Amino acid sequence: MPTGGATILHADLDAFYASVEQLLNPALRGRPVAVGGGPTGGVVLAASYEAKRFGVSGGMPGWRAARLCPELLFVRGHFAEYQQLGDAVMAIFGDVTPLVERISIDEAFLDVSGATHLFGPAAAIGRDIRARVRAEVGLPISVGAARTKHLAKIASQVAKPDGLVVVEPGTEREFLDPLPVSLVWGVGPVTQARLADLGVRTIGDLAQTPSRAVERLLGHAVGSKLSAMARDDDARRIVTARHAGSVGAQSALGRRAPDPETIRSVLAHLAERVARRLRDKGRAGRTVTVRVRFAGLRSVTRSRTLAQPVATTLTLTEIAERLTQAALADQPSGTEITLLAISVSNLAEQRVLQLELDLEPDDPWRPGSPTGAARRAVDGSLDTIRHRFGNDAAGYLPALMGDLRSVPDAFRELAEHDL
DNA sequence: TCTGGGGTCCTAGGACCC
DNA sequence: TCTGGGGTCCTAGGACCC
Repeated sequence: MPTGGATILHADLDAFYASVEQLLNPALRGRPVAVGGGPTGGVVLAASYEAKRFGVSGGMPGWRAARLCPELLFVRGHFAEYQQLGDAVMAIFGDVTPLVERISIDEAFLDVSGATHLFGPAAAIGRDIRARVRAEVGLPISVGAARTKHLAKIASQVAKPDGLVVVEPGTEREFLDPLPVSLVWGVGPVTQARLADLGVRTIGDLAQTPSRAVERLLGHAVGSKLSAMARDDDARRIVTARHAGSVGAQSALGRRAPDPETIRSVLAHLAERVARRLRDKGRAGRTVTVRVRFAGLRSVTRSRTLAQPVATTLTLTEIAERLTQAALADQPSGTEITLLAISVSNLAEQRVLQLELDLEPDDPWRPGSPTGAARRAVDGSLDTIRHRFGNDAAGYLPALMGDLRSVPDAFRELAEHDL
């Protein structure tokens, strides 16, 4: 268990994408701004605080946001700038302590227990970080400080916007108890509703409910974790580097009939993205999962675990096609699809020339011709061209997918970036 | 007129092995 | 002779987070 003072910080940039837009364009400052989407479609990726006051939030369809806030200004994202400014903020954290756990482009945990003798207590460090980010990067950031990661994260949420909240050891209960359970990490709308059925609305309510009752309601893992968190009995350490456990890509399609040509071309595009990223990481995976979403947001997954890991574009495409056919086979004819996704998990380190040596000859999932060696050679050539001339320079399906790119590719690249 | 794209973790049932 | 129990892996689905 952590001991001593409040030595864990959670620092979280406020309305990050929207704040960057306001930084880049002074005309947007003080006004309701939505990044992404539009009055006629698409989704809002981020909303400024001025827009949030109207109920606009990230993930919301553009037409709904426009209805909630008629003066809302929709802007296109500046994705390269988001990455660059996020990195600049992380560099400031790195000046304080090497123990930084970046958990997304715009937030991180810091363990400052070794820094307090240099920079003073957590409250002073939090103030300094906020001042430096404001002065050197130009962005508002909120900071929470506490004994544990989870509590620090709740504190930063309470601090928003543009604030600092320090939970001194010994004051945890009075801080936590009145807060809504939805602030607990892992409590989303479904869990919140289930807890409300038990009469649990605040973290204090949750802490006083027997673990057994919570576990019966939510399952063992979620229940016991939640109970522990509510009692502030949480000892997760800072993790400075982490390997991704899966690599995936998806594409929303609107509503369309699942005809073979559409499926083939979308899957080929997705497989190429996934396989390329796996190869760039020097990894490959044995489990391939396909997700098909239907009108009405219902979705189905089909997966297959292979004897050997794959990272080859054509092989992944073929396996994904079979899985998609399997998923569609169970659906009534005439069912329309709205999204296709491919994910590869069960990842292992792979040296380039060792991939896919041999699948079982009688394995029905064994890819057809050309051989694995030929496929790897093609992928290797394309990778070389891409690395030299950029991602759009080469591929199996040049320029075919233009109409399906509803989301800017820059946003995809941001989302897939290794933090 | 139902909403993007990237992930993580958990559960439950079944197969299979010892 | 068809009964026990535990462990591991696989598959499908779901909740959640940024």
